[in-house]
Amino acid sequence: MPTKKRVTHRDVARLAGVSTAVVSYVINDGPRATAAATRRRVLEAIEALSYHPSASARGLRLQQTRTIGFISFDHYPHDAFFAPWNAAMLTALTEALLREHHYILPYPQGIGDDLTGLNELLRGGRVDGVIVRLAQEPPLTDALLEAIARAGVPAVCIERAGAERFGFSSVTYDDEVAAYEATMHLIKLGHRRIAHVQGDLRQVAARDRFLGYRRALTEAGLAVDGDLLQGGSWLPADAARGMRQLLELSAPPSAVFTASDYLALSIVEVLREQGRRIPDDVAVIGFDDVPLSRVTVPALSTVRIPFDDLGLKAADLMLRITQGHAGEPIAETVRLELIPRGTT
Amino acid sequence: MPTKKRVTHRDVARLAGVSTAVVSYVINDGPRATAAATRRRVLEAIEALSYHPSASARGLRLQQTRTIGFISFDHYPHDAFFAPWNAAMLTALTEALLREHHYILPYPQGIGDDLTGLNELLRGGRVDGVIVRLAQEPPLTDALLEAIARAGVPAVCIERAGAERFGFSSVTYDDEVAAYEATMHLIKLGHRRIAHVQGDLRQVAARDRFLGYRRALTEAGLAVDGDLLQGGSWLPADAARGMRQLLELSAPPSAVFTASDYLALSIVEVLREQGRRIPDDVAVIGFDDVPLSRVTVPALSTVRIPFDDLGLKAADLMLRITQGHAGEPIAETVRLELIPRGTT
DNA sequence: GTGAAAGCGCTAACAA
DNA sequence: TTGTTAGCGCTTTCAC
Repeated sequence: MPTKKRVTHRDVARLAGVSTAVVSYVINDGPRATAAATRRRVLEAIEALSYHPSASARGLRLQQTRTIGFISFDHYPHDAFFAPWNAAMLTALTEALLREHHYILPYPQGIGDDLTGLNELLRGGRVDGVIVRLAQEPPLTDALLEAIARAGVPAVCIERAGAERFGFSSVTYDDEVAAYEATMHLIKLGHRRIAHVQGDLRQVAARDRFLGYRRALTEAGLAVDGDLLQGGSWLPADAARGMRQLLELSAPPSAVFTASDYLALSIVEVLREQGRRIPDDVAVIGFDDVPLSRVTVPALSTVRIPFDDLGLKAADLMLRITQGHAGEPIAETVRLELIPRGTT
Repeated sequence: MPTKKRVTHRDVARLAGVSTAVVSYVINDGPRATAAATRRRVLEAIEALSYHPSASARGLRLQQTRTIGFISFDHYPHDAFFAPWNAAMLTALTEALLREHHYILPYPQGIGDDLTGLNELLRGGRVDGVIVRLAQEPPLTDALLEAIARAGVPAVCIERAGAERFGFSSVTYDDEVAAYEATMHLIKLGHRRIAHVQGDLRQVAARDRFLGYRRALTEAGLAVDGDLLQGGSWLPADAARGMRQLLELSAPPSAVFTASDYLALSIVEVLREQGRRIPDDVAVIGFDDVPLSRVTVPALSTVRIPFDDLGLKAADLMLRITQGHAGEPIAETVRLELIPRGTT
């Protein structure tokens, strides 16, 4: 509720001595041309009154708001802002969208949460589209994507597919391949007993990272030893517990591939605590490349997920939609890169 | 650009056999009463059509959007989402606002950045108010607050004051007192040579934390030794360098009070590297209580800033304004609490 | 207790 | 090249 009276295009028109239509033509550079002199007068009037068009009025007229929702759909809704991946995506998204005069509206939505709030957002015409970070795959994502599709709101999915069924574009990456490469890297370094500390297996990321690990071992002719499998949650404490168990094995691993950096970092902590040298006694590779991993000593070897790039690409896809150059849905992919640092 | 045709109150009215006015009365529970039977019919029609009122149309009519801007005004705009304090505030704000069916629109604005984008946001009627995290005090905040005030947009400032001049409410805390108490705590533990590793002195937080430190020493009759002052930036690497210098002193400190947790954590790293025992050889106290500080080993003693509380209180103040129970601007304060953990 | 209609600020089709 | 005006979907005053 601004205290001052709003400046409208009528005020501008009056001051510039033109009709309101011309004000619109000048502001939007069309759809009709205006004489240079008129144009200048209007611009001056706009400047003098510091006029800015009303987003609501425009939204009502054009049926678009230049606002994009960001839905972080995860088992861990508290991470919506805290997790570095969400922060990185929000940073990249916000910048890319702002450059095109679009705004971002974050909406945390936990997996399993009630969808009424989301429906209000989607059907209230508040957003021109939504960018959804999917931590999961179908069927857990079905209700969400269905709600979006039924509301007729365009969406771009990040991380997981599950977009095709609804005709949404997506930006994804391949966990399995990256996990395979990371494990292969350890094998090439000569490791034969390689443990894997898993993430929350409810999430496809955790499962795929395990599958990549397993495929690498199998291809290298190494046995997939159940004793070398630990974890099963994203909680560092669980990983630490798992690592302690691994160290008590009669034949402990010489390397550990983990499903996330935070798990890896807690494992490094355990190793240090127990006086093992890294990477001489035990090598460690994480997954994500969170900011912290660069600054620990030794710095963590990891698989880099380019979250900023994911955000950027998602923003581009979304802008293409809101600006009408939509075409067929596009499924983009980004490559994950192994970053060997101090722990391998 | 939703692909489906929008359902409007006309559709609802038609289906329920009433006028559009009644639909509005039912939705808004006023301003006029409706017969129970009519009301029920309308509700059923709304349900059947899954009708949701258009935010733009409402916004245009009511001149309010139920959207609140969050401006993070800092020398470090990249932190807008990454810094745990911003994440914590955004989390708390979003939850509190969503509960009242308000949305949050984050807008990163670096100190010194051009204000045109912000002006567009403020004057476009896109937000009913803004919540501003001020990392600084006047005169650096003047241009920003002035722009907000001139746009006639209500604001609530978090962390720093500088709000009074413009009639804004604020939620702040006292760095100086907290720093005083933290330093006093070290003194009471028997420390006599207490170093201070400073933050970026362009920011009032860094300066106040230093002042509190100094006051404690002075009151305890201890000299404020220039040799024991290090740092001057928020970069952990600078703190590490400072700590190494402190350790080379002929009479090194037995305790260090730092201006932030990240600085403290890097100092802990240096101490560990050099084989000093914590807290026996050197005690460390940080400031902020970032999530990481709870999980390191040993856990960091620190001053807790209740960012979630700051966010919550700011949201409440803002809602009071948008809902019309404004009254005089309110200057709330939250207490900072010393959290002794493993490093003291 | 309800209906008709004005008007919020804008864009764009229709006129000139 | 520009002016006039309908209408986007909603709330609320005026009339009944």
